[in-house]
Amino acid sequence: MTKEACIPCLFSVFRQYGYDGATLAKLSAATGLGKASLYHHFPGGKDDMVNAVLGYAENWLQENVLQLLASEGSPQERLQNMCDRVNDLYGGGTQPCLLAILQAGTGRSVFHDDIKGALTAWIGAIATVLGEAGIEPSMAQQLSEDALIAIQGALMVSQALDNPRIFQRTLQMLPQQLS
Amino acid sequence: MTKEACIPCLFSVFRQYGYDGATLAKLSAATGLGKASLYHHFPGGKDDMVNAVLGYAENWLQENVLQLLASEGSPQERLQNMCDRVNDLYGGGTQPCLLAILQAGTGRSVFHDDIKGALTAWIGAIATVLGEAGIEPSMAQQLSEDALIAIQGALMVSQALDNPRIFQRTLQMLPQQLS
DNA sequence: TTTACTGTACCGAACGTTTGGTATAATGTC
DNA sequence: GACATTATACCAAACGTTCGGTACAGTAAA
Repeated sequence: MTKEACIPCLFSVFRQYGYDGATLAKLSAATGLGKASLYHHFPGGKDDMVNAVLGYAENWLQENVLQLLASEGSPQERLQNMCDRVNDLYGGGTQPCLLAILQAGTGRSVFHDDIKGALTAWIGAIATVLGEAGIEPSMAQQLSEDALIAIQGALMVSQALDNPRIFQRTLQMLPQQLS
Repeated sequence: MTKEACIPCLFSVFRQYGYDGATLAKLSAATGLGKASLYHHFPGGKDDMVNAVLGYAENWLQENVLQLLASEGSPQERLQNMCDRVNDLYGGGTQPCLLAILQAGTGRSVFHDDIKGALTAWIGAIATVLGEAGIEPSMAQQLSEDALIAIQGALMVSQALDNPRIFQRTLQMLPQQLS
C-alpha cells in the first residue's frame, strides 16, 4: 500500500466521521496499515492526513469540475456536466461532503483557509461560465454562490430526511435555475 | 445553576464543537458545573445532554417558528417573520446549526430520528403556509424543502467563506422566492 | 434528619503518538 | 557475483494524556 493509494481510504473515513470521529483505529482499519505505518507516511499525525485528504479532494475538484467548467461546449452543457460529476462525487446524495464536515462548527479552524479556498475556486469557476453566458459579473457571482448553497443545502437536507431524491432534484434544476 | 438554566450553555457547546468535540471538560466549563453535577442532572451522560439540548432546540423552533407560521397574518408576512427569527437563531449567519452539526457525517445515527423529525415539522409548517397562499400541495412541499435547503446551504457557505452577508441575502430573498 | 446538590478524587478505556525493531528491495563496494 | 550498507515500508507494543463516567464525602436548605 503506497501513500497515494491509501489517501482515498482516509478520505472516506474523514468525510464519514469528521475530524474528531475519525480515530486512528478507524483510519488504520480502513487503510489496512498499522498506526505506526500511518505515522511513517504522515509524520504530522491526523492533521497531516487531513491535509493530504484535502489536497486530494481539491485536486479531484480541479480535474473533474473546474477544468470541465473551463472547457469547450456551451455554458448550459458545461453546467450540466458539472452537475453530473457532482452527483457522482456525493453518491447521488448519500455521501457527505468532506469540506462541509470539516467546516462544521466554528470550533476547529485549522483547515478553514483550505476549505475557503476550495469553495471560492469552485464558485469562481461557475461565475466565469455564467459570465461567458452573458450574465453581468455581480449577478454571476451571486448566482454561483446560490449554486453552492443549493448543493450543500440539498446534501444536508437529503441526508437528514433519508431522501436522496431531494438532492438529485436540486441538481437537476440547477442548470436552468442559473440562467 | 438549575438544570433548565444550564441547557442553553450545553447547547452552545454542542453546536460549536459537535458531539465528539464537545468534551465533558468543555461542557463543565461552559455551565460552571463539575462533572458530578452534570451527571446528577443528566444521568445518561453526553447522550442525555444532547437529548435535552435537542428538546430545547425543538421547543424553541416550535414556539418561535412553527407557532408563528401557523398564526394570523398574510402568508407573506408570516414567512417574513420566520426569516427574522431564523436570522436571530443563527446569529445573522455567524452561528452553526445544531441539527446540521449533529447530522454531519453518516457515522453517528443516534439522534437521526430527532433531527429528521424537527426538519420534517419545519418543512411541513412552511408547506402549510404556502398551501394557504394557494399553492398546490406537491409544489408547496417542494418549495418548502427548497427553503430549508437555502437556509442550511447558505449557513454552511457563509461560514466557510467568512461572509455572513451571503446568509442574510439568502434569507432576504426567501419570501419572494417561495411564491 | 432528610433531601438535593456539588467538589474532589479516582477509575478503566480509548485516545493520538512514539519507540524499537523486522522484512525486503535497492544500492554501493569489493 | 558476493557482500555490506542503506532506504523504505511496515508492525506490535508501549507511552503519556484525555476521555466519559463513578464513588464518596461534604455542604446547604427544608
